[in-house]
Amino acid sequence: MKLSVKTITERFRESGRKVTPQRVAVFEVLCERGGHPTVDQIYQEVRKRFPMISLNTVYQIMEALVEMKIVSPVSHGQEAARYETDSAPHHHAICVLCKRIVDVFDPALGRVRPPRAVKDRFQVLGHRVEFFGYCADCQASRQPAH
Amino acid sequence: MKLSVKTITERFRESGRKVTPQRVAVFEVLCERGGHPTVDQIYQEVRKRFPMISLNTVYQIMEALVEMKIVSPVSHGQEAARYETDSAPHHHAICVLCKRIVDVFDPALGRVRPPRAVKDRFQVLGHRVEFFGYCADCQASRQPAH
DNA sequence: ATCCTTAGTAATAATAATTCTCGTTTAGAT
DNA sequence: ATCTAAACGAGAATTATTATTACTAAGGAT
Repeated sequence: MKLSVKTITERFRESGRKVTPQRVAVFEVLCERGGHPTVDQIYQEVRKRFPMISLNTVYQIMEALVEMKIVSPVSHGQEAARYETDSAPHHHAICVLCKRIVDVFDPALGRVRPPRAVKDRFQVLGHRVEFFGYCADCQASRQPAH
Repeated sequence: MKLSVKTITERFRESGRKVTPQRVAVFEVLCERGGHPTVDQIYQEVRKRFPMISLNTVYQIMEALVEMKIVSPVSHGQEAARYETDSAPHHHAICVLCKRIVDVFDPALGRVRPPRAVKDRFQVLGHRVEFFGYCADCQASRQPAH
């Protein structure tokens, strides 16, 4: 279920936030480019339309979008934070070389349950399964692709 | 299987690395304290024995220990990197408030298998299951504990 | 349509984690 | 004991992120 620009303006209003062209532009970039971009990648793209926008503003917009549950942070290791637009629940496969993240949709992974010991000590909100290895491109070369 | 100081000196030599008192001290701290410390926590502890050691050196030693597969980085989100001494394969439960990491040993989680789509596109090295939620301490307060 | 409050923006500065540079020291081989 | 590459330490540099603040603009009330 992809959010349209029309929907996003409503979502901003519903959450008591103002609808600014910068926010719409960031949202459009997220939809158009898809994937799991870093803040800086989003910034570079938005800058083509808003040359004056500051990196800080992009950070703030991303924070708002996370609060509104329109995007989710998906960061790994000490890499820069990445974001993905929320959709169906899914998991990730991560290339340890080029850091590419591929979405994994598999109902079986959603059925993973925490063991008793965890349920006793944690109020579990959810879980995430991450597969790691070499993506097709990096397999060939054993060097980070692109 | 806990590595002794005797064993670690051998491991350093085997890998063609010098055995320095700083390296042994870092290793000792990791064993004694256990858990999932950040680089700075390790640094603060080692400093009690080596007041002159630099943070940079701790970073370098951690890098060497990772290469030697004696410790593993376990970082989440944009938090500082954390390390754990390698032992049996296990997974994690992470408190979203205080960032505490609890080891989860459950053979069932090791049997999680990647779906066909992933196997086709990735050379899968392994996987990790992370449960996230509120730990017992934070549940009570809804504030990060300690 | 205008005023007013509040929130958003952008520039700047600050902070935190990590990496780099380079001169000095030291472990381990000869 | 000497030599040399590796490791160390100090501090600077980088990178990602957050905080501060003055200015501007949006949206509701009038």
